[in-house]
Amino acid sequence: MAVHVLTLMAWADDEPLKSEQVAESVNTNPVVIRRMLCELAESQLVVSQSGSMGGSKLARDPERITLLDIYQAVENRGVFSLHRHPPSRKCPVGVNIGSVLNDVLDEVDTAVERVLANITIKDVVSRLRPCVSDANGNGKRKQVARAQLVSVRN
Amino acid sequence: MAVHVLTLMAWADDEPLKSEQVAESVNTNPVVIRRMLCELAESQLVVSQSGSMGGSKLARDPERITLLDIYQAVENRGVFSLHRHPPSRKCPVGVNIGSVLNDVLDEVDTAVERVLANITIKDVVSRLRPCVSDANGNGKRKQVARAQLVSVRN
DNA sequence: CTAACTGTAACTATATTTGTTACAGACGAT
DNA sequence: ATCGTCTGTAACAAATATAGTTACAGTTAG
Repeated sequence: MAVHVLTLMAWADDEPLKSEQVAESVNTNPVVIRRMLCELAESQLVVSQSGSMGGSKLARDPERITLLDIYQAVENRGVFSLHRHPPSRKCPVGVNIGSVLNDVLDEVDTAVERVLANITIKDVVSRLRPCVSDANGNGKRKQVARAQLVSVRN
Repeated sequence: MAVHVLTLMAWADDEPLKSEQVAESVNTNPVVIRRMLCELAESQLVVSQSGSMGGSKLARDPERITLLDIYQAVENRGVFSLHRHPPSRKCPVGVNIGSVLNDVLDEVDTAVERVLANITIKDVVSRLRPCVSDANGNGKRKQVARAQLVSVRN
């Protein structure tokens, strides 16, 4: 969702967008968007203005905002996590598995971050453009495996 | 948890473990373990036996079981996912952001899988051993950033 | 046959995320 | 100045996903 939001702003060039406009594209509630915008603003990815004629826009050029920036702004946990309750302290494996797994988790997080750091909002916009210029919206882009559930909404 | 479970079995060498023993080390309910063992058995990572003197053990050598095998056995979704509800079809960004993001998600998943594919249960066991031989359990391993919440349990 | 296991269904509990309503405060326009 | 239109944020409800629990049928060694 956050990537979607920042992509909209890059698309809008430098015109501030209202949370309601963004919410309509994302298909959710404006407050959800505003909450997210607050986090993005704290990380200096967007700037928002209150009042009439207000709205939010990117704080800097789309090519200077990476998906890693966004990820770190809105996500505060790594991709995996440990046991809900810590394992038994009586078991030799249980006591120490945590620190071993944390090392693994760090490796995974680093790999994810390396990927995200190499994709900017500008990249997303340009990957988007071919689809958009495709008149009937039924282009040659490969069918994705990760099926998106069709809801009754929209 | 799944890695913990398979590590216990590698540790136990070839002796079958009961779900209750495993549950004690993991600090959870035996049924949670049995549920997970079913998934691991479907992926042929463990073999279980019913009846008295039953239990579960690894289906093959620890060095032939990677964390990717385990991940695929128990986790059926990638590390990130798209919007809960699909975006607006009226918005040029909303219509097409999904396929662009799916490409990104595939890149991320691939990176994660590459990391997991290179770590075996045998590796985990050997990374574990230095900690275990450390008498008072307070060794030189670096303090992990990812704090594990201390619960009242155990 | 019995005791000790697994497999599994059905349910409850807990945690996290998302959506909603409500409202105070900021700000431009008039 | 004050009015209409925004954001920021609190408080809460709904939805989702995961974990934990109870119960029991089916399997197997002795």
